[in-house]
Amino acid sequence: MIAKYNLIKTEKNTKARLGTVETNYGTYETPMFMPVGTRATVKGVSPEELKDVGSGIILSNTYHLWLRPGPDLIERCGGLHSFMHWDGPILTDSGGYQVFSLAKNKKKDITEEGVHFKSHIDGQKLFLTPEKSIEIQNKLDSDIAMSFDECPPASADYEYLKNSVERTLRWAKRGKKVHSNKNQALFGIVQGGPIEDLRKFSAIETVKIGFDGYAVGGVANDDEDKEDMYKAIDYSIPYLPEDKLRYLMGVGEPRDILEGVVKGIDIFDCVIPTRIARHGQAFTRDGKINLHNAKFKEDLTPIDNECDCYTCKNYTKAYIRHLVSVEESLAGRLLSIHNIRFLIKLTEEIREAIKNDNILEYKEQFLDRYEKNNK
RNA sequence: GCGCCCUUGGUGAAGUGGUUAACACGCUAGUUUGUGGCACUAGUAUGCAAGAGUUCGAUUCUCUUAGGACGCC
Repeated sequence: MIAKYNLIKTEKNTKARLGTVETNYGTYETPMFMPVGTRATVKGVSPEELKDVGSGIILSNTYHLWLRPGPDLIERCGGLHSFMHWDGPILTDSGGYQVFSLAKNKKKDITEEGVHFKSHIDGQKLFLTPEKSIEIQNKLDSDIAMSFDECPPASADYEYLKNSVERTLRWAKRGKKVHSNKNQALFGIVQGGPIEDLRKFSAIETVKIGFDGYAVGGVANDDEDKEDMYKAIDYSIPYLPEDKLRYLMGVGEPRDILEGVVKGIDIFDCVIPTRIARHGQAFTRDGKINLHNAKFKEDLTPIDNECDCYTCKNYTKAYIRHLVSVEESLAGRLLSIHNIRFLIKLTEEIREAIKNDNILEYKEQFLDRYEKNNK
């Protein structure tokens, strides 16, 4: 079967939605945060630990797995779930974003047929097309595959964005045509930058093609203004069907997740919890903290008193700061566990607030405290 | 005892008679949004062993003292 969305309710005062996703690997509630496991692993965190923090769907990456170890090997190993020992659902990104981010400031050649660019590993010439991306994702056997899209920079002008939106639509059609995995859903991606008519056009035309779910893409790129991101969501959502999952790609930070939920987004993914963990930082109810800071040298309290994760139940800031200082890999692992738990707990509370029709109060209360110390 | 060389920040060190003493590490702080696997950005010596002298001006030249390396008796 294909991953299926069920809308349970829409919050009374906003567009926030409570729902479930049924997959071959279990049924999960939305809104949901998906940890990122680019190379068939959420960096530093084992599948058992992911389960413990309440992870549902995780994200992995077509581009990276294409290069290493290769889709054929993963297929021979029984597909991505079996290969990485993760028995929950998996969404694979199409590689469209990597073309944008890896080849940033480098030579890349976007043609109608596909994208020519160079491997970040050995520099060999690569050619990725919509068909190739879908074929790889079919072999990986993820539960949700993403269409191969073009992800333009935030600074792109109207003409560029318009052409890009149209090309992404043609690529979406080509991808859908070759998609052949009967257990895999295929999602379309809405583009169009912060421009209302482009977002509207992109959303309507993508829905016309007909996908199992829809993503709002091209946000949270580089120096994109937060307001532009919120506009992009607002301009896209009204044209997406109620009965399909809505995915905001690459987001994010607690504030952006809350904003997204209120605007009608169901699922999110972001590298932030694991990346900042590897760089020594942690989410807390009172904002982000940097465990590098000398002030934690003798702090015997947990990262977050109110957190129920393994890290907070067993370790002090003093100890984690020490691990961060001496660059022990356990630091990244403990912080990743905590940071992922933090965002997942946030979505748990968001669901509760939607049930109680008080998401706006919850959001305000959360952000008041979270942002009190910064800005 | 004699000869010769050396002494620059928390560390390893570069360097010059004259604007802000290079660089690296460390330390301090910040950044990170569909992850190029541990990154990036910024700050960090009012002082060049101590004292005296030469000079318009010395960390850079001279002398004395202290500490250290090496060689010889």
